[in-house]
Amino acid sequence: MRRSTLEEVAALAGVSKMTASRALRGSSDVAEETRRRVQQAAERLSYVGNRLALSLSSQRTNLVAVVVPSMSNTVFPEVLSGITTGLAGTGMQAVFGISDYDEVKEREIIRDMLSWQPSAIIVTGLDQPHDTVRMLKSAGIPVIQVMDLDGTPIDFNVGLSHGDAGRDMAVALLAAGRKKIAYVGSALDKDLRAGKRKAAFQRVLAAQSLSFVSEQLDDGFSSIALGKRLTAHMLAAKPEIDCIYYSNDDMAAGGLFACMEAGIIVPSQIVLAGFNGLDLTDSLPAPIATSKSPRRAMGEAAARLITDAMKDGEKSSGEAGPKTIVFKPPITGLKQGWT
Amino acid sequence: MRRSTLEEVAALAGVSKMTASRALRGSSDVAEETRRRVQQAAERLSYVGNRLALSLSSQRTNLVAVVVPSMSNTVFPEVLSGITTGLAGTGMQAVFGISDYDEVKEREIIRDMLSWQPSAIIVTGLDQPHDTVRMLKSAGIPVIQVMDLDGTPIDFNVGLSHGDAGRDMAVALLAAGRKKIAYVGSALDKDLRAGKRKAAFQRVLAAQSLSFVSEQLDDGFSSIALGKRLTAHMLAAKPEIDCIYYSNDDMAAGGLFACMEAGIIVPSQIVLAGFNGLDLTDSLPAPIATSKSPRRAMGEAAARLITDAMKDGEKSSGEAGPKTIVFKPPITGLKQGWT
DNA sequence: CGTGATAACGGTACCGGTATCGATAACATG
DNA sequence: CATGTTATCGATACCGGTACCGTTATCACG
Repeated sequence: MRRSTLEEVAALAGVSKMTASRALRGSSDVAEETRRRVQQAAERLSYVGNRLALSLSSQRTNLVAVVVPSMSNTVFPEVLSGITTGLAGTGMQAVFGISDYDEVKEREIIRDMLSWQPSAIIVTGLDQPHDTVRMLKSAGIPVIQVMDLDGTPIDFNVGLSHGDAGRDMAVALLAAGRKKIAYVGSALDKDLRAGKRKAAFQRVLAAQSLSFVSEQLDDGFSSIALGKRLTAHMLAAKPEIDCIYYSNDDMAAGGLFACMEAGIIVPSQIVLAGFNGLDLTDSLPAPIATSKSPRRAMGEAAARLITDAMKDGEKSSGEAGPKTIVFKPPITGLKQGWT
Repeated sequence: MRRSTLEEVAALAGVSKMTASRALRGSSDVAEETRRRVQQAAERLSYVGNRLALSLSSQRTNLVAVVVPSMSNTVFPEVLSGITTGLAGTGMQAVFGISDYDEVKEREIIRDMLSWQPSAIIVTGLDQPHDTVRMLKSAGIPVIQVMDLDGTPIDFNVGLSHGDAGRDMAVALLAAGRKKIAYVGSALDKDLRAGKRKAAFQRVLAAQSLSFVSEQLDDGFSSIALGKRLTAHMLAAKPEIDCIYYSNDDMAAGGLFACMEAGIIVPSQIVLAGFNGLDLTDSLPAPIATSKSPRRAMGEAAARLITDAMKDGEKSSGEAGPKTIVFKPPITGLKQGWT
């Protein structure tokens, strides 16, 4: 059973291909009676339309390519969700690709995405290698880099400063009176943004002549289970620790569960801090500090940037809205006054 | 800066369009020297290739359309992740669409997906309305329905029986000596699979002349926060409950946190049971029972089904592998011998 | 009644690739 | 030297739509 074409619909309706095309797209110059016949023919053949042909012919796909590093962590799906809702009703459609935190794979995925001639492309972070950047630039479409601000954007940029986030958390934890601070993280070679948070955090410590009293690192991807395991290990070795900074909330939540099983009271004995502000963090039986990154909002902002850019492109007036949208993640779960 | 075309690459290399095409695709009958010249030309123009034209011309897109109801819950991203890894290296590419648990929106998304002429399509569940089914059938491509088995598949089917899962959990909880069982759920009108689990669970209870001693339902989507809130409410009203079945693990985890804050010991005083087997459930400070659904494996199985179907399609031999792949989720977090 | 405007529709040329068949040249072979 | 073979490349016809311009018929109007 082959898919039926516009030609077949037209034949069944007794009109030309061109008239059928106009009728189905709701053009004004086609008789009402003819339009009905064409629509019925399309219905009877359950005609679907070929967007390959449409896009090739009309020279616009209305596709937005999106490349994220992972789908396992909840944070990227949430950004994607924000993008799709932001794009809803605009006639644009998002297509997703996963790079697995791999630069080479990312370049191939981007090349693949670009071959579909998208109207815009959204990529994660600002740390693409040179050839990837070159490819993105020569695509001749709006490029939006999301999630991160620390670096030089190609075109548009939506996100937050992970350096600032790490710095602010360090300042807040020191202000809360914590001195023996440890670090637990994973896959820092892959997750560059977590690395930026950690580095900025350490700079604050160094300014106070402090440093992490202990570090637990792991190659595996972050997870609650991993955070729990590493934390249990660390606490057994260094019980004097009064605060742990994690690479993200998954790890921190695992850390909390490790503390609960070890009978350590959070946050009075030990303060745990992560990053992301997952929904989870609002419901945990003990508070963990976190920087609430507005993931869905960032996705929507990227989407709006694109729809705006398309509108400006039509008018070809140039000089559109801002090229950079900055989000500032508030810190939650940290009450002043702890000792 | 317009995207460069194959024609331009060919001109720069001093050959015809056809030869350039062959050179870039690694055809055997093109001189080594010519191939080099073409590749350099492509490199210099950072030529990307137009898959719209390619697919239109060659009549195959190697695209796999995937429609899931949501991206907020972790379970669907995990399935998607399984699909992409299962498709990796096969030359196929997955495209995702989100239906927001809405039948009308789902139909539009599917129509949209089909207009891209995918080589196969994966949809969630077996409960599509008639016109959607008709559209899927007349697409003339393999249709894979995933996640659920309870119903009549269109073509291929990968998943687990949610009826069985609900039944098995009920049996297991009764075997563990629980009698005063309550239910906490959300969005059952949208999440049909959760509804199937609940119905089957209730049938087991009814067979023992039992029924839920209390029910807390909510229209909102499932979340840890919602599970916590509903559970706290329920426990305050009916402290005699000794077991709660949840619509899924998110809700159950929230329930656990509510119990911990209320000073109720899990699982000795009250047993909590969910569904999905999220990674989270392995690390919680107290065990919750759950049915471990192999989400990533289901995605990979669906992908393999497709790649197999494509191979058979080439040979046109017909009568390929199985049309249905059944998964049986094991129950974890429930130790025999509790009283 | 000739003219022009308008409504409704068709014809043709693309869009950027690939399939298919042919053409050409170089070379080996009897 | 005529012929066949092989390697390499080009010309042409699509794929299924849309853009653009042209055509035809009808009707109002001076």
